[in-house]
Amino acid sequence: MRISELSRRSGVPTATIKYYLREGLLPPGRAIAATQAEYDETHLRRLRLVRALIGLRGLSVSATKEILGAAAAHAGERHQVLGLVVGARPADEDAPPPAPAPGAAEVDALIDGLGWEVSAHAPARAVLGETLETLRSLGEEVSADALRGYAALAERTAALDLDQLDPDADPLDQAESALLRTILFEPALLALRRLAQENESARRNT
Amino acid sequence: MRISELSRRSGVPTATIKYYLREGLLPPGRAIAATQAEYDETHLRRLRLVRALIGLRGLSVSATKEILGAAAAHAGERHQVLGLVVGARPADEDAPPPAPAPGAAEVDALIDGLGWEVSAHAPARAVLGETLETLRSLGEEVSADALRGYAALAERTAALDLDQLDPDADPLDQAESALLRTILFEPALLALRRLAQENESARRNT
DNA sequence: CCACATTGGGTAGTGGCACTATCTATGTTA
DNA sequence: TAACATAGATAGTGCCACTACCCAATGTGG
Repeated sequence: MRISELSRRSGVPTATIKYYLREGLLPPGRAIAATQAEYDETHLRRLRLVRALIGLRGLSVSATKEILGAAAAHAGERHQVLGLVVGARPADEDAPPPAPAPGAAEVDALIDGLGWEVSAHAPARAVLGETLETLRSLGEEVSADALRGYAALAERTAALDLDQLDPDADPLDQAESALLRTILFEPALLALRRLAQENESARRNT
Repeated sequence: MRISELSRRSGVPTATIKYYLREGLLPPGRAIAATQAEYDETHLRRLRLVRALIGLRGLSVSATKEILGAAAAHAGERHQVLGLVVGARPADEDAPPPAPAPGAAEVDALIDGLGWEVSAHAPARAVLGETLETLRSLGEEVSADALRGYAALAERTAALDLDQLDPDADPLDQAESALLRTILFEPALLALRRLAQENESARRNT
């Protein structure tokens, strides 16, 4: 199909599709001639995926590009992919000094205590540490106990996530599926929590 | 204290503080004279809070304003506050036609099935519906079973959230605390999930 | 009491981002 | 062959979160 059909079927203006092509979010079509290129269903799917990540999940164009790149590059090592997607850094094997991240000690203690096996440079560690520090600075201490409670629930959430992957799919599809279900599902998880909070609050206050 | 001290203690440039004042994110200081105003600790705290919502959680200035406004307005009805903070709409009592939201039926069925008591116009409903629809359109079906699983975990997360509120605090403080722990803690919850996924994935793929 | 830095308040400018519009030299199609 | 579509490139737009500057009015050290 040509670009206009891609646009019509996806609802994305051709100017925007060209922009995504320039930014490398979408692989170029098969060039037929100097002013003609052919796109297929994979382009359409990719375009819908990009739109979902940007529009629904609210990622920036550059973050979207990094994530899609990471998914393709690490298709063989699925559990690596999942760790990458927050900060989406290739995790420079030889990182600079561990960087004196705030709250890192607390996070390390939690992860150690749980016996979790996660890479030392997972961006999620820093996110967690910063959040806890910030909450503390605002007078909202999250106790180690509560934190362990949240971690236990996260563990079960993760198990549910992985249960839904098709073990027979090929590694690349599986990586993309994991990525979608991890990142795109995040707003849904937060929404469920909000709904559950409202319900629980109503229940407790009769 | 004057604006320069507020700036020094918070690390936020005075120009930015003035901008927040203009935008209504920060209440004006007590006017001493035509060119002098006095700020206190509550301003400092509010400023730190605003920075956390914008910088850490990634909210826009306008969303931050709406949320802080909602918290103050509904201090008396805590469980209402929690429902508002996603879309942060005052939920026009008489909304327009329910709006034919995509995936609404599925969400309604889920909530009914769980026996949850949540308002019909909670923005989280729409978020959940759209996410499920989008995932489906990308070939990633989330089964009703899996959804119930996630909901059950969200229920326990919400219980943990509410357990941490101080029932002796005054309603306004309690509302702000709930808001902080709901919104600011979101990145931490997602980070925990990422970490748990990495761990679980490593565990399963020995 | 006065030179001078500071302040509140306002307006205008900046840089980044995600598009969007336009142009040109080709191609395709009726 | 004339109307229309396309690739590729460049420039422009609108929004947002600041940021810089200006002014008149203070406050303040000498």
